[in-house]
Amino acid sequence: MNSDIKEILKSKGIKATRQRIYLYELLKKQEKPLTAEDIYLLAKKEIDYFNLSTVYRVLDIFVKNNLIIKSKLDIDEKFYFEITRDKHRHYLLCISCNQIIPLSDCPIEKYEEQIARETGYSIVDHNLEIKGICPNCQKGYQTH
Amino acid sequence: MNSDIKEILKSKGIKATRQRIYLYELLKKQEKPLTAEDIYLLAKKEIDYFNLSTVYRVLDIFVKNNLIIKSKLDIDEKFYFEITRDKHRHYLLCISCNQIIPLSDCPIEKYEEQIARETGYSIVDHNLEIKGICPNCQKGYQTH
DNA sequence: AATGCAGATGCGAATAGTTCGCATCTGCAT
DNA sequence: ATGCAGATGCGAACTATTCGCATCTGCATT
Repeated sequence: MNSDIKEILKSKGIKATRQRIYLYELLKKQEKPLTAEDIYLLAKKEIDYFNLSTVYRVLDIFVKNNLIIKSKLDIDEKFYFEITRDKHRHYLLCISCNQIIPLSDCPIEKYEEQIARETGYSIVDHNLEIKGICPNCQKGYQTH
Repeated sequence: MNSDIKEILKSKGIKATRQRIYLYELLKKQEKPLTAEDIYLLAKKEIDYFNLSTVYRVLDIFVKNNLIIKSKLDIDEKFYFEITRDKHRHYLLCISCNQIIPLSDCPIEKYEEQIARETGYSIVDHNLEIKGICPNCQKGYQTH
């Protein structure tokens, strides 16, 4: 499977270095988006040759080659990265503890068609986040 | 109307300084969200005593008092600010020229109820952006 | 297997947006 | 008109991200 990743990288014309292979595997495992720093710290924990600039550069290349998606979440001012999936995902964010949970479907495909018709835009993408307070933090709010 | 704004500020316990009154009026006029720097430059054009730190501080206070909304748009890494309206708004963004146009309705209120039921979250807010290429930029893409 | 080199990495410094510290100034209650 | 809590101006600090440059490495070629 390590060689699968090598093949994926090579097929995109990306040189398969240790760092890139490791980062691609790491991102593939995640269930939610991570920041560059999260990724750096995870990588560093196992392998000590990682450098933060390199993480940023590798992420940038992966984004340009559609291997991963870069986005912002309304909880802070950082960029988040996640592997590109067949079906895109949206997230539910807890504004109290910053928990991030993936939602199972996307309710706005029809809406996009309507907007395209009304505005003449050619729709490329969209971004949806739902913010709330998770059951656990709701308890916290009540008891203090 | 200037005094209306003074009253609004005072009713929230916010001291009605020149800068705050001016910024609140300025934000009230806008049809789309602006960055702190946009706001600073607009203000500076008319009045020369404005300071960027003050703009940030005033915006912060307005946000804390629900007079304005702070958000990020998927076109760059800056924060955007807009006046709080009775009915919230979403935007259609052109990924080529960064045009921002307001959309007239919100398609996901029902979806929120469903998510609340499924996850136990108490939903507080949401964030939706549609990204595309405006009719004008579509032409540009064809001809070059 | 050894070699050469384009491109990748590591490191520190630079940058951009935003926030903070502190001295000075100002709204507004008295 | 006066005093003072809180607001502003200014520059410095901070954080996430990017850049410049010297060194290193994947990999095509021999």
